[in-house]
Amino acid sequence: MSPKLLCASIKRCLTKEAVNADVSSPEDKPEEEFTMVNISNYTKKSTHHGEKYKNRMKSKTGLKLPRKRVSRRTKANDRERHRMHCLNSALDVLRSILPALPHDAQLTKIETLRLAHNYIWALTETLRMADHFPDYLHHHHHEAYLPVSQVCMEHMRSPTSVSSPECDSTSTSSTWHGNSRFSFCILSHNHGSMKDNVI
DNA sequence: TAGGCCATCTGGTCCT
DNA sequence: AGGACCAGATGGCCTA
Repeated sequence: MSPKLLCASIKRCLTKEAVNADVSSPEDKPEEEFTMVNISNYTKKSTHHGEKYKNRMKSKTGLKLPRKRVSRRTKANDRERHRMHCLNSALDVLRSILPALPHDAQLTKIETLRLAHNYIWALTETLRMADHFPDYLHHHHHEAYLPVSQVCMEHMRSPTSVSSPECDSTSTSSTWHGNSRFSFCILSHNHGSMKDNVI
């Protein structure tokens, strides 16, 4: 998945058409009509969270609510649900273009954002190093200790084949910190300031 | 069983 | 007025 596609996906999510695409529009009834809420369309998405919200409004208030208000709230809930699904889709796209963590479950949302931040920073460093030392990569290609730029180059070449968290830190300049779920690639070789940029 | 993560609902606020 | 966005609350699932 290319960054272009990521942008397109986000843009799509930002359009009104997308937001309203699958929003149901229950008929508005006159204000004076009241109803006990049966929020059945809360469950229209097939998630494991479905059933529990079925009668939430009813049980919370125990009162009859104006049907028009219920309709507005229901539509707002649909939009909000759709908005969050959009957000999650964008996160999935983001996950797909980040280096995969080996033998690990899907990144959580916060992990995804942090890794993306670090990854972008590392790639930026790569470009900066390439600009400043154009010959360096060529001459030092086979050294055991690789500069951050080269590690990033490796990542760029094969985004899905990253060193394991338990990887020998002497073989590359990548350091994996903490347990596997928090094994963000902290590229720190020769760059003390680098950690300042890691969330 | 506690804590982390998540999806969903909800009401408030801002914007068009 | 209605939609988008946000943050708080709630409750289910999963794992250590």
